[in-house]
Amino acid sequence: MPQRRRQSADTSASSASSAPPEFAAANTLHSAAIRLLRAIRVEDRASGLSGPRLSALSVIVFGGPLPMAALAAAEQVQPPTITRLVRELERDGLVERVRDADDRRVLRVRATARGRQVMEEGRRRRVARLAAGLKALPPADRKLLARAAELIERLARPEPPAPPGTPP
Amino acid sequence: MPQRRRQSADTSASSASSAPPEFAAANTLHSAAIRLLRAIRVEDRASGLSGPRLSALSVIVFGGPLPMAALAAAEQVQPPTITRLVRELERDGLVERVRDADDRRVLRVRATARGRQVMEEGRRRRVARLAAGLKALPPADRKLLARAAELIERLARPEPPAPPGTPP
DNA sequence: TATATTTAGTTAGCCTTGCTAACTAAATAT
DNA sequence: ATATTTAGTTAGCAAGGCTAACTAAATATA
Repeated sequence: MPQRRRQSADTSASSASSAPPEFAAANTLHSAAIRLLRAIRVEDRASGLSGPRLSALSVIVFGGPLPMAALAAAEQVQPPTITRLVRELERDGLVERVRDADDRRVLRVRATARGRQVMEEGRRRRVARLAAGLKALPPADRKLLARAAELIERLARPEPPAPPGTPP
Repeated sequence: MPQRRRQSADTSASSASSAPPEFAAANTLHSAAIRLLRAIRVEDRASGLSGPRLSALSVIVFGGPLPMAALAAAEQVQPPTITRLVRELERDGLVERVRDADDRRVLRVRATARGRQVMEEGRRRRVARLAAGLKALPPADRKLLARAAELIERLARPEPPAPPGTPP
């Protein structure tokens, strides 16, 4: 990890005083999401794949055949990391690389039938664990969670909320 | 990663037919949480810490002084991994290890002032990005998300939903 | 009490995952 | 026709993951 240095003053505990109203929600939502994924991540052991491989595989399965660079961007890693990751997934028969006909520099990665199967089994296990928890809730709460999930999806989907100073 | 082999039959696409009602909610919630954290993770670069270090540090900050083994369990890694991670965090002045007085085998890890500061700045950046997205929502939706977050916290908090066959 | 077992953590040594720098090859601009 | 840009790879290093084997403290047992 490159050593980037920080300097800052604010050492105070998180003051609930002057924070805008959306911060409280953001805060709770943030830690809720972390805890949620942490809790269901234990199911991933059963897939026989490491975290990075499983994550890349699911992007490939859902995202259709996509170029190496797009995969690297999605996984927030540098190209060489993806080169190797995909090589290994290919060696294991989970994905294939196909040369793009229009632009012969790009390689599109797509999942094999087996890759799709492995990934969906994994997702099924995760979701099943989560569903087990939801089953205990009253239907009203489940409904609320479902609506919230839609909102979050739409929030996180198209692009990250533009960092301050981005021209429209 | 140890190579654990899977065998399974169900190759069919996810059939929406016979799935219990909680599965739909679980499904959406699952991918929403993934997308959410993926989107705000970009802020972590600014901390100068890698993902694993930042994650361990936040468990230490929030979880108070806690034994190496507890940290390993929380991070879902093996003890040797934590030994090294903590050694490096300590070298960087972010945490300290203190020998427990009662049981002199255990080492409790706690954050230094600087560790706490680095971690909280990081969290602030993440939450700020999320809050920026929330600000665009109508207050009713924000309210709904806040309530949902509470539910999720309670769901994921105490322990993972017991795996099938666990005696009460 | 003395010995055996269990528990907490570390060390050694191996792969995997991340990076940057430097390269090849195709597409595009000059 | 040449120069630049873009997509991906290779090489080589640091960090993060593991298992196996160890030390030391606590606890159980003979």
